[in-house]
Amino acid sequence: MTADFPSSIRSLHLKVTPKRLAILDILAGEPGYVSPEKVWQKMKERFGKIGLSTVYRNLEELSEGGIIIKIVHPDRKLYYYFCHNLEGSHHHHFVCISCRRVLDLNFCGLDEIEREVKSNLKGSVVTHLLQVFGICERCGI
Amino acid sequence: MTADFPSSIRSLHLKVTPKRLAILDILAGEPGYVSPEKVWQKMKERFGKIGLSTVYRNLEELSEGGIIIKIVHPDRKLYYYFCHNLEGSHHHHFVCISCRRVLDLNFCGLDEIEREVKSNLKGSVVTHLLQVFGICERCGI
DNA sequence: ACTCTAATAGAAATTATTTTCGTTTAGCTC
DNA sequence: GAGCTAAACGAAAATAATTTCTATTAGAGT
Repeated sequence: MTADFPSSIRSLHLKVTPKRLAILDILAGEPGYVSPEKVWQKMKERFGKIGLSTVYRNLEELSEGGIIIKIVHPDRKLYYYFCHNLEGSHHHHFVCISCRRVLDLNFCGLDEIEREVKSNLKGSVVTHLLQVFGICERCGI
Repeated sequence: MTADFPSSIRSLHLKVTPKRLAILDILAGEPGYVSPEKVWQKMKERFGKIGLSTVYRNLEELSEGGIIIKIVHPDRKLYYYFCHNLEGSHHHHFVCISCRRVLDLNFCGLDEIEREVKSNLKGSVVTHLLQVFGICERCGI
């Protein structure tokens, strides 16, 4: 169950490029969520020069495909996170706004919300956004 | 229970300015969520000239205070919505991405998530973001 | 290994939002 | 209702993210 980046990338019908591999490698090596800006810095260390839009585009594509997690911080900036137990089922995350660690949540109330949308509103859910921000055990008082 | 904008604004310890009143009036007159840009257009109709930053600032302040709802669309753009039954308890919204209507959801899984964060992770929740996007009954097939 | 083509990368422009800072104003006090 | 002061406003600059369009490259087929 060690991560096989090329296969992951291919499973999204994306080409396996050195930059995609590097982005995954960088994210997987980080303990918490990272800003696109920081990913860009690290990519520049590896490639000397790389377009910022490439970083943004790839982060977006990879998170779209579910290989990495996209976090919309309360400050509205974007962050990305490589979730190591992603093989598991749908789950959400608790994000520590102090140390940037990301912890898994088992509970997902969305099942019930989806049911309510169907029965009460007669609508259908296309997508949802659930993020919980707080202070983790280590950072707490 | 008809909306009393001046009181609402004062309850947030904000000054009751013509622009704030107008922003609330505009939002309350819309059936769905509106973009800051559109609010700005309507404000310009009323005031002739008004700074875009004033619109953004006020929308943010009012949503911060809970008088209006801030919606972060999946496209990451911001929208705002005046929820007419805001006196009620904490609740979330189903947002139709087709017609922009906003419908109330009764269920809030956050209680349980908060419990899980406390017991399993020993952390505390500071804020959360839950938004459900989909297609409402009218817009559905 | 070589060719081909659709997918990807990068530069630059654009859009959306936020911040800064000097000017104006709401609303309290007299 | 005149004066005062903290809050609000507006213009312009800064920041974050996205789009566009041309150049480059991964990887399938040979």
